[in-house]
Amino acid sequence: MTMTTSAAAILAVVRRIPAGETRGYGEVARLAGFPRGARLAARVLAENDDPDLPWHRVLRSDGRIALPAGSAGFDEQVARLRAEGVIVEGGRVRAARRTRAGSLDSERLDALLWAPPVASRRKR
DNA sequence: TGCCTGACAAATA
DNA sequence: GTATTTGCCAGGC
Repeated sequence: MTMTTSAAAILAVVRRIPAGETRGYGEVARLAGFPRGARLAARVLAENDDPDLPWHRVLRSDGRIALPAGSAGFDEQVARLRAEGVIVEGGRVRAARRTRAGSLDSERLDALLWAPPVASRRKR
């Protein structure tokens, strides 16, 4: 199989997500070194084969479950999140400290912890 | 080699 | 609040 370095970087970032917290695909990708690799992160998680990987902590930027409601993956993700204390309501995640784009506090903390190559915010 | 697709993000209407 | 469009990366055909 093709284990690319980008995939490894993304997996490493996902593994670093603290229990009880959630992150967005875009954020994970950015921390892995891919400012525009949100879809790449999604692909990596879809192809992942590690049971220890906290893939359920990765959500969309809206804070919603990326998988289709009713799917096995969706149900499993919701169950895991709830097991960690995350409140899930109708496919939406209500994390106590959901890192949203805009709150630089947690983002700065991550930068200090992982020292990502993000020096400036994206301009888009 | 080139186009399409995908567990996406962000802006716009 | 939802629907649409554009951009990014990697894999499949």
